[in-house]
Amino acid sequence: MSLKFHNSYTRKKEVFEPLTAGHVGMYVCGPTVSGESHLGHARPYITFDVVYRYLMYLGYKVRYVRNITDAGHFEEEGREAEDKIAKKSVIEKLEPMELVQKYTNLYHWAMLQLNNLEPSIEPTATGHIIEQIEMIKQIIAEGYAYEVNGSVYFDVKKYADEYPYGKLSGRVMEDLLENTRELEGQEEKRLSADFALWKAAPPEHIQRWASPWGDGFPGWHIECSAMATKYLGKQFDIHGGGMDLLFPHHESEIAQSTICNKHVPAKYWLHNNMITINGRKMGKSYNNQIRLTEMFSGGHPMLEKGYHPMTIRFFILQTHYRSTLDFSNEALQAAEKGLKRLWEAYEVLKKMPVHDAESAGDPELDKKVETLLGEFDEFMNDDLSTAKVLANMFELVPVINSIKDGHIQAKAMSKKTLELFKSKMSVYLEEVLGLKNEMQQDDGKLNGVLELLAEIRKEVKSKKDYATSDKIRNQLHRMGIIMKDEKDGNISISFE
RNA sequence: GGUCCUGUGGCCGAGUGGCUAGGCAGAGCUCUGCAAAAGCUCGUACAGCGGUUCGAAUCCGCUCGGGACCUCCA
Repeated sequence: MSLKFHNSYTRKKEVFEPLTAGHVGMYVCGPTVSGESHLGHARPYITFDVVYRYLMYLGYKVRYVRNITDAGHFEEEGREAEDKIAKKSVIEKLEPMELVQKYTNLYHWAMLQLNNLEPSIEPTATGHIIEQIEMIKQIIAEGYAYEVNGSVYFDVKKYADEYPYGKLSGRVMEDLLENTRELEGQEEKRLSADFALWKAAPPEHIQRWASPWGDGFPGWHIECSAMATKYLGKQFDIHGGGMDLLFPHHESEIAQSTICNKHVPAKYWLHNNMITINGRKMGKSYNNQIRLTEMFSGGHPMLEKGYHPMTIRFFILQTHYRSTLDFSNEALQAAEKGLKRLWEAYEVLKKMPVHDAESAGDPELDKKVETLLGEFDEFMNDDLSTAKVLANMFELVPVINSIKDGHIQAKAMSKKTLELFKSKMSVYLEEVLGLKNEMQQDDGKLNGVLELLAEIRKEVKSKKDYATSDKIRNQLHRMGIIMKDEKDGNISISFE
């Protein structure tokens, strides 16, 4: 049983074999910090966070590099309307690094909320201008780029004559040549398919760096090539990102790196699919994004309520990463309820005492549990089938609850299976899938008060003073605190 | 227009030719002072039409619908 990934480069499911035994280098395209992250952005970062976590679970030492794109030609989200009113003053006042800082901070905050681990290295494009210039110089020296008016373009046709340009994205060179779309700034290119390595900065452009070709800023693909090479080497294991980056971004990266490093940069190319809303991709071009801050707070007309970051994480993991995932309030609310049930069962399991029965009272149940747990690894190895792992977990939920309610004896499972059950659930839920308790931990004082209330409720209940016992429960419920009478006579407390 | 993906029960979603995915919602039952949970049982779904096969949601063809990329985009 070995780990397999669907490799976009070969369009096949392949056994994962790292270039260096025991080590994995992984590069994931990070955000452009010119605006706030939206729900769609959550998907790759959660997907590759799970890849990262799973590789570590398998014992690999992983270097995970995820960049921040803070260079290039961009303007702050929503500034356009303002610009029309006071274009000049806004441009004069806008300090690019201020904008970049603001959105980088927001992005980091969102990643933390979603419980994504920090990458090993998070390089910024502005911090690697020198490396990018060096790479461009090399491409020119090799004869695969040309300079026009202070801008440098990659010669796609020359490259395509010798290398399989378009292999990753399934593009045919002839088609690219036919698609002569009239776009601004194209006239400098020899061919419309050529892409910029360096752009000359017009006088009003604020972000600018000196280069052998004059003041300007790097092209849109070179940063990833430069930073991946610097931190992961000429060849590394995994390159990840959204499917929409397949072309032209990753195709261009391959071309640039192939010229400089004589290698296709990554062995395995992994791409997550899009999050859609009403069947349409959530993205800039459609103006249908829901920002993560809005998702969490509920502050968006499309949202019936706010959704906890863990609900969003769970929602995303319930689908295979290469399928589209359609957003809807119904789907999010279903995920919310499902996660709650799963997590409550997990809490029960954690507290379940381990007995010392070597053999199972119910061998059939024992076997069933063992099989379901064993499949976790199998499913993850099969191109990261998190949805199936979660499905198995849901099949295990009734087992846990039945033991709690006494329908099944704990000793129906052998000691060994029960221990495996506890450890596997804990490792998978918290370490591999990266889920965590939704409810905020309360300070000791509140817990003390609640325990006192529970005690009082128990007392008055035994005296059949239901008016008082119901009052306690109902009033607390209004505050979002839920008291439940358990089968064993205890009262459990949870928060909405 | 080109390239590619996709169409599963009320909703969301797994599905590797044969064996009930799972979640949410819904119905019934059990437990319970009542609640709320929880447990058990229930849906015989695979866009349509053909074909291959002993057997297809799964393979092939056509038709219809949806989408992605070709431009910044996760």
